[in-house]
Amino acid sequence: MGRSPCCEKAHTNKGAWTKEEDDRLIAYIRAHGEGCWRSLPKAAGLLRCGKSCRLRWINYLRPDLKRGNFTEEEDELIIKLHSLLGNKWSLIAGRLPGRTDNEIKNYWNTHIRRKLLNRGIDPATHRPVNDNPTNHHTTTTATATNINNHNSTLDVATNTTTTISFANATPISHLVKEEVEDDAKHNSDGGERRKINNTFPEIQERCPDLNLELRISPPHHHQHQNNSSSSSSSSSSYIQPQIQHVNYHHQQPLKTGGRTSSFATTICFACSLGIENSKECSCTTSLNVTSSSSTGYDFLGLKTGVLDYRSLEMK
DNA sequence: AAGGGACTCAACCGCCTGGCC
DNA sequence: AGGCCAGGCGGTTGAGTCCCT
Repeated sequence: MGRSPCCEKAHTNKGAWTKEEDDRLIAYIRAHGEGCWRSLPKAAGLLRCGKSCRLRWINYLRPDLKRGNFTEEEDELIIKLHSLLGNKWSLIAGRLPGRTDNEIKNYWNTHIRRKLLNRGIDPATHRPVNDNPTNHHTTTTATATNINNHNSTLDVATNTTTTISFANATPISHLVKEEVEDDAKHNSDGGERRKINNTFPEIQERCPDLNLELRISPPHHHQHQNNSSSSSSSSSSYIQPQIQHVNYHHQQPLKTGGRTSSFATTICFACSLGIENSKECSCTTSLNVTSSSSTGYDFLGLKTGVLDYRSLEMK
């Protein structure tokens, strides 16, 4: 049956945009706002496809775009997010204010891929390029004493910290398949934390300057927050110094599966990492209690009932 | 100076998703 | 329930630029 074309291709310009076209597009969007891209070209007097207008606006003309080179902090954040989310460029872009998915995608393909390869890490899997699963298993068992630096901890329901070790670079989907050890065996704090044995210390030896750990915690409430500074079990004291060097202060809409979520638009990046009410938080409205604390929370924009790592499986 | 390979990044393409009717 | 549509996404392309020989 076929889909109707998004525009009349015979009468549209293609290729690089001219200054005049840019000006027309900017003027139109300033006057009428974004939206209805299909009809925008005609209304704005542009011989362009609506998609092309949208792309030009989003990737180049938008006034809030950050120009210039990526910082080292942005590099590392992209690497971390990519190892979590895979090629979900729009989700990654949602965490980098002023950067577009296209820009990040290009930057990944041209810079970061090479950077990771130079570090001996496969950019697709975030594993060492000469990764050998059997070696991992052996090493893991043999170096259990160092486990706290590398393992992953999960417990959404009890509001504790989730640590995903990117140095280990085991795909998240694999983590859930790992055997979860008995709470009591590994915790002195009442068995609130579960640990997954997933340690590959040799990676750190090879890249001693590389710390790819990202810790994620469920939303904290004020009370909890206040106690966090003295509690080593809380994620807040750990995560805040890590993210302070990146400017997350302006509110960034979270997106889910290609659509801006009406739920998520009220949540800033800090909240998406579970540290709402921290000084990083820029939310103007409070979190939906049901969504955030009762049935789960929007982890990095991936709204889940629980922290379902299977939904984060890489391509 | 010129040729050509490597690199960058804006733009395009096809497909997917969710809303609407 | 199913089809259509608009918006959005990730992959790919290709023109322009840079760099090396």
